[in-house]
Amino acid sequence: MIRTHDAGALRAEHVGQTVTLAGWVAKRRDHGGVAFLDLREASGVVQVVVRDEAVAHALRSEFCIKVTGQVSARPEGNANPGLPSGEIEVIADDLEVLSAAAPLPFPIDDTGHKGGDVGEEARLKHRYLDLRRSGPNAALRLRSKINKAARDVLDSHDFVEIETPTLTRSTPEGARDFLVPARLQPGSWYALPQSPQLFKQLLMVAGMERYFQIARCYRDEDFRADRQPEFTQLDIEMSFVDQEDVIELMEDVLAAMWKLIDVEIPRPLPRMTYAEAMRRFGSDKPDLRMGLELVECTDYFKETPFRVFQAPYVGAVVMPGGASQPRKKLDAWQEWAKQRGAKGLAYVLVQEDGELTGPVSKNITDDEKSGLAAHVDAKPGDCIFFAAGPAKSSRALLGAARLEIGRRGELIDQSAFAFTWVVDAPMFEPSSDAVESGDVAVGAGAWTAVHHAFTGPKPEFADTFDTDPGSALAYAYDIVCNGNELGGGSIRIHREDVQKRVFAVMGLSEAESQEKFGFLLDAFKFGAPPHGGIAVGMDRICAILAGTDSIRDVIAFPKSGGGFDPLTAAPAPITPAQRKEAGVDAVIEKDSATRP
RNA sequence: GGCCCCGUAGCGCAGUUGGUUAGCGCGCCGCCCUGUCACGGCGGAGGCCGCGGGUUCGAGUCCCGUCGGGGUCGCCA
Repeated sequence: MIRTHDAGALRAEHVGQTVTLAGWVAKRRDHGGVAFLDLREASGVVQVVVRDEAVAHALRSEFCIKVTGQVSARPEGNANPGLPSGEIEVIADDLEVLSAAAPLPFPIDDTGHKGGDVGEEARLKHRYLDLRRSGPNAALRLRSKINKAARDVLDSHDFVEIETPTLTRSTPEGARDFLVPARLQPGSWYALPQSPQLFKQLLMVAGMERYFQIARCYRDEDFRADRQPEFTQLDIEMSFVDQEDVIELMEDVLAAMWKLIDVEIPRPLPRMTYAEAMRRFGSDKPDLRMGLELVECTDYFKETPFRVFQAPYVGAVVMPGGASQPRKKLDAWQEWAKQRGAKGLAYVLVQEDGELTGPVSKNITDDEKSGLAAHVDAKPGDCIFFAAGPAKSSRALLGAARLEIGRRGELIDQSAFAFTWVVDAPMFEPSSDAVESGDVAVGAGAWTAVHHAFTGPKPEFADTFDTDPGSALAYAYDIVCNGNELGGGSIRIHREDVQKRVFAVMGLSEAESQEKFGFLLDAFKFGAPPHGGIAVGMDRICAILAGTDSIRDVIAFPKSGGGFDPLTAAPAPITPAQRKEAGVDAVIEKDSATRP
């Protein structure tokens, strides 16, 4: 090693020792005759005193330097209590510039308040500099610890870490695949895996019994703040287990992860059914850091003369203090609702004297008015928002309104971690609900899998799921934290006959299912063990633990919108020669063309 | 793909009802400074106001288009 000591680890006990340090010039305070350097490296920061003006004067921010000198106690009154090494300083005898630095595109030293925050575009373009900053640097180090925590727990449970292919056949999980041309078979393409789903099930057939992988997954979908084209899942699969085993294991893993930030998560984690989550929160990933549950009003308005409320579902959510909103704000809510595809957001204002006002109040009966505030638990001064129509979309609107109310009113406890399992999701939903176009639907049937096609039915629906798909519940579980779906899993189908029946419900013909997943169906013919598992999104988990809103902050080299990497400028055009060699433009003969 | 917001110096921002020379902070460069830690002082450089078109006597400012970024809905098992 070039250095003998870690700069950030030096303390009073080292006084008198001669040390050699290596790191970066975080800051230079040159007084002419004596200069102070903050030397920064992985372990922290220490102050270096340079008395040779010629040496100090030439130094600039972020020069990479090597310093040899004696650790000495700072003069009386000059200690810096804000610095762990603030009791001491290193008097430089010898200073060597290992590498000079050009003027920086943005400030790296983030102690103090110089200028504003740096924009993400600039940071990502020079991500290697961004990562020198304490925040981004710490985020990646935390991520490493989170990975280790997961590995340690899984190792203690005798799990086997196994890598699966990234050049593979597309797995039918609904998203668009990234495709890679196969040079040796022009016209044929690999797909990057959306997840290792099929492989991990094959590993169960292979008798591995307990598999995990920190797996990169790829989905070619449009971007969101919380989405990247490539992302990382902690992927787990176990044989001979039921739902309780998987949940218990996952709670072990989560507990170890959260322990890293000194949070003890309550075990066992609470659970609710999918139906309950939708009913109370209008979401399959409820944020339980706040109350404001949705209130069912369908029965309450059963006899209402108000046409809008003569609907299969009427529900409400209360905005505390919302009655004093100016008209303009209430109109803004209408716009907000319209942006989400709703007609609007009906509301009633509960005035301080208890009188109900607002457009809706004129349309409902006196009886309905008199009991309304009590029914929805609204206090004087509150605003009651209503949605009426099909249950699913109305609840979704109210659920979104609930979150928006929470955000605007700062009703969410930012320091809380509110976990819940959401269980008993329906196995199928009508295809029309899920997708309009056939390009991402698995199969062409009237029903599509809510989870994915390999999720088993709960045992009590084993006989009836194909005759009555609408009421069948899946043997599946999602883990939710603070309104984020961290991940989910299920007990899988392990029998060929059951898998075929599921495919049939989804409208996948024998020939199609054989074409797409023949290898899985074949595998199930050879004594496949009952198995199940879970996969959780590591990017989101790391972001939550790092206390950031964006998963980009916990990814070393993230992509920006449109899948563009500002650092390497990928994706980039290829040369005609590469095109030709890759076989991108190979023409396929008609009869050998297969369905996607 | 729809809608909303943002593009002004290396970074973060301001810029009036359209008005002549486009500012501020930090950074950068030079000089000075022997106890600072958001060091300080003096001086200086740095801008085709994202790009293209239009309106106007005159556009950073208004209009249209386009590119880039961010958000959101669709989409994302």
